[in-house]
Amino acid sequence: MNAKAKAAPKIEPLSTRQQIIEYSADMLRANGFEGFSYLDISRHLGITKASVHHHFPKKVDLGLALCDWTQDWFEQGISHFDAKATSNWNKLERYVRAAMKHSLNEQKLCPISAFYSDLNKLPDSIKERVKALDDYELDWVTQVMQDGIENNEFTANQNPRALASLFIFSCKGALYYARLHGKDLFQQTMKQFEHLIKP
Amino acid sequence: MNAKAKAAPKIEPLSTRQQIIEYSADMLRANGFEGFSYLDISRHLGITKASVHHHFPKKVDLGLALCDWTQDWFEQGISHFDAKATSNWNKLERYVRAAMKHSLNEQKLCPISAFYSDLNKLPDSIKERVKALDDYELDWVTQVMQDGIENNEFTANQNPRALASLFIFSCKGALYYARLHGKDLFQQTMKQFEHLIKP
DNA sequence: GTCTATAAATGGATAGAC
DNA sequence: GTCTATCCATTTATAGAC
Repeated sequence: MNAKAKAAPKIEPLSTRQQIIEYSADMLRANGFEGFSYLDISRHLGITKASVHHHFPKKVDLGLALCDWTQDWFEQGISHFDAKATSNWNKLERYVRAAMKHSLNEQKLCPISAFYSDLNKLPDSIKERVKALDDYELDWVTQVMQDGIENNEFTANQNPRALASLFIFSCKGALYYARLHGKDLFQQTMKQFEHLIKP
Repeated sequence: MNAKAKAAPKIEPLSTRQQIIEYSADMLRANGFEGFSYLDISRHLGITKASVHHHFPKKVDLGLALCDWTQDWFEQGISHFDAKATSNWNKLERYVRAAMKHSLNEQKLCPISAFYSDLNKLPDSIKERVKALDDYELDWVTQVMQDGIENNEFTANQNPRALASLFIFSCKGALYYARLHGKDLFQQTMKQFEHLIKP
């Protein structure tokens, strides 16, 4: 019995547009936005570059679609954590577990961090979206920290927002390092964070 | 009276080779290793691409020179912190202040993090050097944490290495974010870290 | 929606003259 | 050490046929 089998989903083949987005998201998380090209995409899908341009005339169009994709991905994750978690700490645990599953094991970054690889070369329209995605994430973690402090789950007298940024930076930094130094550092760092904020 | 005026240094003009390295280091810290080209360098120095290739035949040669440059930069910083610091916490403070001066104010990354922007595209010879640079930094911070714990400067029962990675990730993550979100987040995050590890 | 063809710029690299 | 000239692959992008 699989919990995901609820709605007996029809498996429809992905549209070309969707396939482009999925593959681009993979490449983005591995190499950054400047780290893959229309040629890469065309080869992967077995179509020509011109066909890729039909779906996304300029690369910035593809970039903005990737921002939308990232936002969906995030919102889904977060609403799932909120619905299922048994405590505020458990929300963070689920966040960390998702990072491990989707990024650590695949040696990739989270899609937001991935945009940071080429930050200075991104068009302003994408930079703005990245900033908004950051804020969305930071707001959510801040709320978890604040609730956790009020609940006495976490040690008192902390700044929830600074605690949230500390948590996010540690988590993402550890994903960066894991690509060269392996997974252990990620897990030890997260464990250390837990040890520091739990009374 | 300037403390740096000790040896009355002759100001010799930098060799072309050295100018290439300095400019490349700047570009590396702004855009990553794939984010600048021999054309950029040649334009900046007013010479041709071919001349740049004379000094560094392949880009990997330039990359390895940048690793050497980074190592010197690091060793100098760290030996300075060790010599001048008045406590283990003060060593970390000096490290953070150096990060602010050299990176935060210039909207750039530290040179090690900068290599991470293109990590998957780097030649193996450079990846190895980056890993060694990471380890050098992590070892130093770990030692500071361990000494600080033994001195009761920091709270007891912590894992010095995990504490060190938490500190480094927070610091570098905050530099990443500062490029989009401004300096405040950096300073609040560092302050929060201090609050967490001091008894 | 997909293709062929093509454009103009860039990126890394080399040969050989001065 | 620097230059001119050149090479070839890649990158983003467009025009127009099917």
